[in-house]
Amino acid sequence: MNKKHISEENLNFDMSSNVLKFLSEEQKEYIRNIMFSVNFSKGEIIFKQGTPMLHIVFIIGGMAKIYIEDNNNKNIVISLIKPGEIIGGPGFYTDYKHHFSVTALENTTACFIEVAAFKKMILESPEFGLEFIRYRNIRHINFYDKLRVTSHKQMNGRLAHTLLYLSDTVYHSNSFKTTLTRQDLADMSSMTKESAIRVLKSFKESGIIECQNNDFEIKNKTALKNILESG
Amino acid sequence: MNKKHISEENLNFDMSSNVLKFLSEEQKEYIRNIMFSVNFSKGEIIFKQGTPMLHIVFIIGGMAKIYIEDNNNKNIVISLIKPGEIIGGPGFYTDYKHHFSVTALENTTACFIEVAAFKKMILESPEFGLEFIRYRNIRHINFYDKLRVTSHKQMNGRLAHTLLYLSDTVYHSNSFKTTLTRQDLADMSSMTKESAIRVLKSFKESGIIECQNNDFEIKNKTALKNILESG
DNA sequence: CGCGAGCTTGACGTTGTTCAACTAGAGTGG
DNA sequence: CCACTCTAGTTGAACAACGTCAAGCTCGCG
Repeated sequence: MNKKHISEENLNFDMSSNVLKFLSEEQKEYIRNIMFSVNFSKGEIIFKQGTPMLHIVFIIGGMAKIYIEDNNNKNIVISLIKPGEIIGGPGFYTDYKHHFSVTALENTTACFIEVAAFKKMILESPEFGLEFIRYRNIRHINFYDKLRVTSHKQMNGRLAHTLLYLSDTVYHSNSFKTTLTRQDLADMSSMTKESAIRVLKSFKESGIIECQNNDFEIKNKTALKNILESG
Repeated sequence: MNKKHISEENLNFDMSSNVLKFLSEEQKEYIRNIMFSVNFSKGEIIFKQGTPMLHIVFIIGGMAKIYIEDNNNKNIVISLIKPGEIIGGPGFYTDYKHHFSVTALENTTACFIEVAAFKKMILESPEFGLEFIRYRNIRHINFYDKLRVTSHKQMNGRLAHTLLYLSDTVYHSNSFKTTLTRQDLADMSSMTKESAIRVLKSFKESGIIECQNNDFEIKNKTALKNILESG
């Protein structure tokens, strides 16, 4: 993990793609001066559930998974984070703890902004506060969707949900190569690795998807959406 | 449903028990003038998932359930709301829609504040914005807990979670009388009504709880917590 | 060549839902 | 005062969904 300050180009890119874009020029300059970046290798933990939340983090390269760790080794993958996206968990201005862990899925560069600076921005600029509320609320809405799927859909529907999320939200393509393991797919769908494999196989056999190893192709998205709705 | 303005005593009571207490005196006065209250009978819907979110609501009397409605008649009860508590859903400053429904569990009085007024308060006072962020984040943290329980615990653990929530957070007592039906308890625990009944029976038979009709008594809270943790 | 991590498959047992029947109590109307 | 009905609660049996366990596989890497 090597720590460094950010080149200005990178920073401008980042600030235009998340909630930071609502800062004034002066504020951006301030943030620019105090933030720092760290490179993580694939598999490294960016931060760990239960530890103090000292920074708001955002990713400027690579990809990471956000997941809740359960007592008995069962994880729930909540979402994947791509370049430009910010991670400001619900610990902000509450207990200042991380309520989930974040791990790099490939080599990933993360930027760190102290929470105190973030709070300062909100106090200086209530418009920014509103935008941050919007960001938090969108996360919350996504979460409602996840709860609905995990409590009332069965395995086919849950895995369909995961595949559609990967295709529509993460990779923006019907065919994609991923670094996610079968265990990760299972953790995204609230089932065991073995079950995920079996459901993938049944999707393959009915011609809905193609997949070998980590290459996926969705052949029939309509069918997948039907499975999500009905099952 | 009769609509009326709020007596000042009521209002002061309310404002001291939720996020509104962080408003200035002038702001409180402003809110006092524009808010109105409505009485709901047991079973009446206060607002419905999918409809436009025009107001922030809080309860000054009675009790209500917040629940997500699923396509196929399966509901997920997220939480119960008591007097003093505010309901500002994740639709605020995003899509301005209700992402859940709220129904009165007994005769209930609800106060309505226009969302525009709420937004005005945040723009006037960034400290209030921060407090609102805290309120939203606490809701979000509770939600993490719910997701963990529903995805990885089995029926005994899920119903134990519900009973502990009722005892510790809602009624603040080991014995309580509730207006919740068995179906409500099931919807809080992500299972069918029949399963909820069977689990309650098994808890009764092992002496962990007493219950007849709507009177509940938790005899062995430690056992209940162990069930939540282990299964 | 062998080792190890992730992947795959099958057999089996458990968990939880579904369906149908039955019970109890609370109105309601004759 | 007695049927009648309606709703919530309860129980049992059959069945489907899902996890567990154990074994074998594949493929990259030392």
